[in-house]
Amino acid sequence: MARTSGSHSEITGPKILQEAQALFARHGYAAVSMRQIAQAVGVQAGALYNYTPDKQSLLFGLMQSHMQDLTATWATQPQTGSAMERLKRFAEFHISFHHARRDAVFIAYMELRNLTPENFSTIEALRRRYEDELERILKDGVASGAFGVADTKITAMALIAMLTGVNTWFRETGRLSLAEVQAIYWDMARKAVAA
Amino acid sequence: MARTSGSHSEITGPKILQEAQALFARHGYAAVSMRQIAQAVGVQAGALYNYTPDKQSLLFGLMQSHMQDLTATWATQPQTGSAMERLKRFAEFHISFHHARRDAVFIAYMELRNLTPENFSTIEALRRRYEDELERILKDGVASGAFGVADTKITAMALIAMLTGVNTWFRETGRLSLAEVQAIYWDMARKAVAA
DNA sequence: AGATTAATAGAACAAGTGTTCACTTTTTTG
DNA sequence: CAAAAAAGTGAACACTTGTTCTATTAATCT
Repeated sequence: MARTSGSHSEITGPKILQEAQALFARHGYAAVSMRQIAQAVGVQAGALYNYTPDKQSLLFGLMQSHMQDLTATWATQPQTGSAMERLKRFAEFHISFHHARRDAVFIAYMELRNLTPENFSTIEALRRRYEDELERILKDGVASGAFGVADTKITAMALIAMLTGVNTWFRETGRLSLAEVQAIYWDMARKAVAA
Repeated sequence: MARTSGSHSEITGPKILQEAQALFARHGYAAVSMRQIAQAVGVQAGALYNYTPDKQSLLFGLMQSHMQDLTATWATQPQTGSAMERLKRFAEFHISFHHARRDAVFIAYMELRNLTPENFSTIEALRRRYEDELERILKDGVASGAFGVADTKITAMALIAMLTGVNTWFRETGRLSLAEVQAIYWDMARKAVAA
């Protein structure tokens, strides 16, 4: 038997990505089998290979689209104003963007070691590009005297680690709203780079 | 054939932990087989079961001793002085302790999802205890007026994420020494909690 | 030296792995 | 309505998985 009812081609493709992302985030790439993904989609394992050449491509595809989404979406944000204003925009954007994509973020951070070397390089380059956006803001702020930062590269890494950390504990059902969390983190970030 | 030369009981035990830690950190718990660990130790897979009841216990044991090591070592540090002095001590301790145990730290953060529920609770409790140490300092600093912090719990999480992030990029062969990095991070932390 | 115990080898087990493939069914195209 | 293409099934492939077990060897104890 094959194809029990109706055409699913435009449903199955996205659903595979969606279910794979959820499963990879929850159990880890290595711990998830193609059969588990297939079952979540509602299909047999062999059918997955109509949409992906192999398991590795599934992981890489998810990570690549996430990172591209990140840099592309940041690029749509206004890049005007003082360094202080731009830093505030970056901090708030980073928190809300990452909050809205918990699974993808988790995978992008945890599964780097499961990428082949070439795939790893590609993802790393995208990540670097995003970090450079923040460093650019810090450099401008140092030049204008708005920020007092000893090392812009390291400060960028520190701020990103701090902001990304929100994902590890924030829950929408908790005592604080995301807007409140954004305000608290912006306050810390602003003070940390103060002149 | 068995036991090709000499007695190894007091060598094999620790070596299993050491090799398992290195392999788990590099490839992830799920991606490492008992045979790989055995090979790294120089023994057959069956021999591992003289030292651990199963693979899960191996992971849990590593994570538990790391977390206990963390809280116990922090407890040996002087807890005297102002909140500002204690925060400085915490920041520097956190960076150097975590730097010296990269593999264990990596595992403790990445492999939580591979723990059984009971094991997860145990590790979480240890982690909470350590976070509470930092929050205690922040609370004292707020009470004395030394710190201006909106939410001590969240600030503790933010600082820990920032400090732990050093492990993701710092290399001893890089352009900065660990002491320089500690100074930069302390400067950011100090300013972030400033009144 | 002989007996006991600790440590290990090596084979075996059933279950699960990613991937391929011949075949069937549905949808789309001409 | 027939022919081609797309989508999916289900079995099969060769390996690997964690774990157990028996047999064997080395170290320790009496």
